This record gives sequence, structure tokens and C-alpha cells, in this order.
Amino acid sequence: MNLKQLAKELNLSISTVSKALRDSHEIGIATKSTVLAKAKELNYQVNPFASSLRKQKSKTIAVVIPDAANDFFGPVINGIESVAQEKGYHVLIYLTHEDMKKEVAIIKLLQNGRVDGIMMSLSEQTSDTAHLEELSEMPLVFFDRVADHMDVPKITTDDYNSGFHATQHLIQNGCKRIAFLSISPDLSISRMRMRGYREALKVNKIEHEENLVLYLNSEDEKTIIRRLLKRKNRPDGIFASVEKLAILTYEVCEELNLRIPQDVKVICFSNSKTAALLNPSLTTIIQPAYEIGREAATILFKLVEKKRHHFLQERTVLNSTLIARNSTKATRARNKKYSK
Amino acid sequence: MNLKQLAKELNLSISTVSKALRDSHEIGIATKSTVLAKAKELNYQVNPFASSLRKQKSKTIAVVIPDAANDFFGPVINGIESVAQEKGYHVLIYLTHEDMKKEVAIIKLLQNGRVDGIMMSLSEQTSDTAHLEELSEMPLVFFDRVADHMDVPKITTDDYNSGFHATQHLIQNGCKRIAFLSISPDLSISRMRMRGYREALKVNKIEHEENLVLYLNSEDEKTIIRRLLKRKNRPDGIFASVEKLAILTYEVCEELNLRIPQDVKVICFSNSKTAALLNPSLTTIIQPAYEIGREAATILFKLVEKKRHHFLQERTVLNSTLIARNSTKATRARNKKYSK
DNA sequence: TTTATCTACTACATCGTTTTCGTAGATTTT
DNA sequence: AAAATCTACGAAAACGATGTAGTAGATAAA
Repeated sequence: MNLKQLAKELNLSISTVSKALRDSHEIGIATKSTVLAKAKELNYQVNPFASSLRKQKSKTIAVVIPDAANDFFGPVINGIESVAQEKGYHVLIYLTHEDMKKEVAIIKLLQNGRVDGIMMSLSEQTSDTAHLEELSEMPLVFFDRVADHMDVPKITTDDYNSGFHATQHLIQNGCKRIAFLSISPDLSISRMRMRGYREALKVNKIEHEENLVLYLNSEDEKTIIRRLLKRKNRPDGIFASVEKLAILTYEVCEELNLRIPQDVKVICFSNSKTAALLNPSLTTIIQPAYEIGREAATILFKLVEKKRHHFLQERTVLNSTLIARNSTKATRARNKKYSK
Repeated sequence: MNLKQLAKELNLSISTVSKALRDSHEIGIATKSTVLAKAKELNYQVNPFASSLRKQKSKTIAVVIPDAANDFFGPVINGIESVAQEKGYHVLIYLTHEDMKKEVAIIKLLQNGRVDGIMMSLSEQTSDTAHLEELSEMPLVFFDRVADHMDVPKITTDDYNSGFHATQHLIQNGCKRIAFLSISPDLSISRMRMRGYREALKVNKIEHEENLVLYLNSEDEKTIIRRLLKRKNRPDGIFASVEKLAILTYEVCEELNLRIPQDVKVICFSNSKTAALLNPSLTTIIQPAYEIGREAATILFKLVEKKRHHFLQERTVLNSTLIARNSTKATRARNKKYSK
């Protein structure tokens, strides 16, 4: 069912029907209502491709993220989709699987006008952003893992503060040697959290040891954590920048008979719904993932609809929440127990 | 950059350029290579809307699911997207948020040709499927939460068997009164798992008690679970059909000072990565979510591309895996302890 | 009455590709 | 040499919706 058929049914011209459907002032009120009625009766729907071709806009946005099976990105998608649904937009999803080559390919694909705007979170491999600079005309919004130097809106959490407080929390509960685990030194979130970590060490007059900072981007993450916890002077606190690394830490601790929190305290960024039920319950920094999605989408739609142009340098920072649980509980006994 | 401009640059006709780009035999080999070179140089990309309009296909599929922030649907999205990326398809995502009205609206939206096919998992509210029957011409594939009576391909796990084995597992570990918790009696997964549950009771000559079967689709799920576990003759085993309900059960048990597994054993369908680290570690039935996504996408693309119609009744069943952990461990002492 | 202004509609070009149909010129077949 | 067949390209008609530029006919202003 298209305009032509509908027009024939109504003995009207195509233009009249088209205008009636979009409630143009050029069309008489009587005509409008008959057109509307007939359109509903015949279940007419605008052909999106014809419309997009003519209007040069797609009513579609792209979400480019590393992974969908993730306690952070899942709710972000929910947030984005909920705003898109309200606004009548469609959401295309593309996954980089943390692979920069895929990210580049996806961005290239998106240059042909298929979408009106892009929201993205960088892959952990993404070191340079040449592929993104080429998008000059395309509305673009970053969230969480942002490219700091680019002049586009960014929605993040207060990673520096969170990194600071997480470290501070470990120190206050008795940690002296705190390891920082993250996935890639190139990521904005790693850098900011790391700076917060170092600042907290500095404020507390704890010397910063380079070999307590580990970036695990290979497949043998577990081996590296195992090696870390087997060191003679192993850390008494682990600050994991992503949930996955905290879970691995738990597994390794069990394997090595290290007790959490007595031997090692663990804190991490996590949106896991089961953090409170872990053994021991895990102290987490929760990011407002759903709200990040909504906020990022809202800003993108403003850009797309050209309501305002001075969004370009805007940076929106939402607050994370530290929830203290047993994995970082202060322990009285200085029961130093090394792996045997 | 479009065909017209490209043709002018090359002093060729639009048709020639178009054909050259898609490697038509009508075009001379020399011409082809100059066209290709120029296209690359000027970064020409086919306009997707013009192409879709003309060819009447979109190279896009829709994924309609209840929720993205979910340990099952997350990996499913990964699976679908990976196949789509291989095949050069685009993936639109729509969330029903378990709301049938939204599901109906989304399906209606998708009738205008925006996508070449739909993959979906029903919302828990979805009782009738009139909105889906109207899609007669549109390739459609169900996964996990399927509409049994519809003649379209369905990809599921062996829910009946899993329900049977889960129940059997509880019985073998000493449970006498097993509650079955699920979200909606309308869902295929609920029905199949429930049948497996009843069959296991029957085989083990345990009487089936209607009031041990609870469908929690309201917001006060926790209250209902609390009430269940406060009953005089409360169940000694809980079989939760979805992860969320097991987590709530854990929370309620902690609240009521009920010990898992001594007082209540818990098993559930879950793809949580932290199941092994819970306190106690949670016995789960893991569904091969990523593979379900890949399989469903693969079948949908066959439908979309080959126009093969004998896929229509195909049902693909993948195996789930039961991983026994401490939450269902047999306990010797008949230490009956009621909440006070 | 003449002219200007509205009202309600239609014709048509356009968006960028794809594809069918043609055709000039070269080559092969009879 | 005439006829048939190829080769390599171009013209033009879709695909369906939108918006500009008209235009009858009615009403209002001069």
C-alpha cells in the first residue's frame, strides 16, 4: 500500500494525500479526515526509504559499543532505546567486540547517511581516532569510554573522583599496597580512574609502585592476576577498573586460598545485580548506566535536530555510587598469610 | 558523493558506473577498473535508501526483545550481531520492556518494509499473537520465548528436559516440597519448564501442590517470595525459572535467616558469570545464549535470502547445561528451622 | 466592477539507485 | 556479402514520498 494506490482509492492526487497525512494547512479539513480514515482502513504506512531518500534523514541512530553482554552496556542500551522510542527514532546496534579494526569498519559504513547520528563507547584497542575525525558532519556523542581530545559531547561518570574514593576506601580500611587493574591504558576511563588512584596514594603518602598497575588486554588475564597475587610482597588491596577483573580476582583468591577481605581487599566498578550476594559481598562503584544511556541519547537527538550547536564541547558528568560491602571490610588481625 | 557526480568525473553514464561498481558483465574490464579506482578515491558509498527503495530490500533485520540488561539477552544480541556483521546486515533493536502494548506497536512499525526480517522473544505479557499473525509476508524467527502455535522457525533450549532435570536434581539432593517460580504462565518457557517440573514430581511420586507454583509478574515479587518462605510448611527447594527470582530468593533467605542449602535449596536458569561466586554458589542451568543468537540469525537469513519455505515448521533445540553447586548440596542433618 | 487575496487542490521535479531496453559498432557465422 | 551475434555502453523508467510551483474557483478589498 503506497500513496499512489491510496490516492486512487480516494480520487485525489498523490500530493493531496501526502499533505493531508502530514496535516498540511493547504488541505481542507473534510478532505483530511477522509484521507486519514482511508489510510487507517487500508493500513497505509509511509515507506521509510522513500521518505528518507527524499528528506535526507533517516530517523535512525547508531549505537556502537564493544559488547552487549555486559552489566554496564546492557542498561545503557535500555536507556538509549527508551529515549529513541519516545522520539520515534530507530536504533541500529553495532558491536566492535573490543576490536579496533571492526570499529573502523563500522564507522566507515556509517558514513553513507544510513543514520542521523552516532553514539559510541570506544573499543579498548582504539588508540587513534582518525576514523572518527572523518565523521565531521555527523552528529556524534561519546559515553563512558570517550576520546578526550575530540570536540563532541561526552557523557561520563566522575571517573577521577571514583578512582580517588575507591582507593581512599581501601586505604581507610587498612590497605597499604594497592594494585590497580584495568584493561587498556588508552581508554579514557582507565586514565581517569588511574589518576584518581594515584592522587589518593599521594594524599595518603603512600608510594606509588609502577608494578602494581596492570593493564590486562590479552587473553591470559587470569594468569597475570595469579602471578600478581603470588608475589612475595603481594598487594593487600585490589582496585579493579572493570567487573570482569574483580571476578577473576575472586576466582584466583579461591584458588590460592587467599581470604577476602582478610588477605586481600577487593573493590571494583560494577553494575552487577549480584554483587551483594557474592562470597564475600563485593564492594562496588555503581555507574548510573541507564541514565547515561538516556542522557547520551537526549543530547544526541538535540544535535541531530539541530536545536543547538553549542553543545559541541559539552561534557556531562554523572555520579557513581560507592557501595561498601564485605570485600573491603577492615580486619583487625594482622593475620598475614601468604600463599604456599 | 553520488553516482551522478561520479559519472560526471569519469565522463561515463550513470548506468555504466552503477553497473561497473557491481561488477556487471556488461561493462568492459578497463572501464571497471577506472570506475573502481575513482570510486575509492572519492570515497563513494552507495546511498542505502535509494538502493533499498529500488531493490525493495533493506539489508536490515529487527531484534525485538524484552530487555537488553539481561544475562541471557545480552549474549544473544552478541550472537545475532556477529552473524549479521558477517553477512553485511544491519541490526535494529527494539525493546518491549515486557509490555505487550509496546510489542504490538513495534510490530506494527515493522510492517512498512524497514526490515527484511524479524527475530523476537515474546514479552511476558504477551497473551495473544494477533499482531504477529499479520506479519504473514515477513520472515520471522522466534527464540527462547516462542509462540508455539505459529508456523515459523523457533530456536529454543530443551526447556522441558531442563525443567525435569532441575527438579530431579533437587529431589535427589533431598527436597520433598519444591516450589516453582516463574514470571508468566503465558510464556512458552514457563509452560515447558513447568511441565518438566511436574513430570519429575510424578516420576518421583511426589504430590503436586498447586500453591507451590507461583507466577510473579507484578512488582511485589519479593513480598510474594517472602510470604512463600514464611509459610508454616515452606518449601525446601526452589526452582526459579529466571535468574532474577533466584536472586530475590537469596535476598529473602538472608532476611529471614534461612540457610541455603540447609533450609532451602535453590536452582535456577541463569547465565550469570558470578553464579559460582555467590554465597553459597548457585546451581544453575546455563542456556547457550550466544549460540541461540547465532542460530536464530542464521536461520532468519536463510529465510530472508533463499526464500525457502520449508523452514517454516523448523524447530531448533539447543542443550542447556546444569551446573551443580552449593545452593543445592545435599545436607545430612534434618535440621528443620523455621523463621521466627 | 476590477483587482487582490484565499482556499483547496494538482502537476511535476526531485532524492540516488537499479535495471530493462536500446543501439552503434565490431566480430563472427552463413 | 549479407545476416546474425557480441561487446560495451547509454537513455530512461521505475522505486515512493515530498515540496515547490502552479491554478481554478471563491471571497474580499479597491
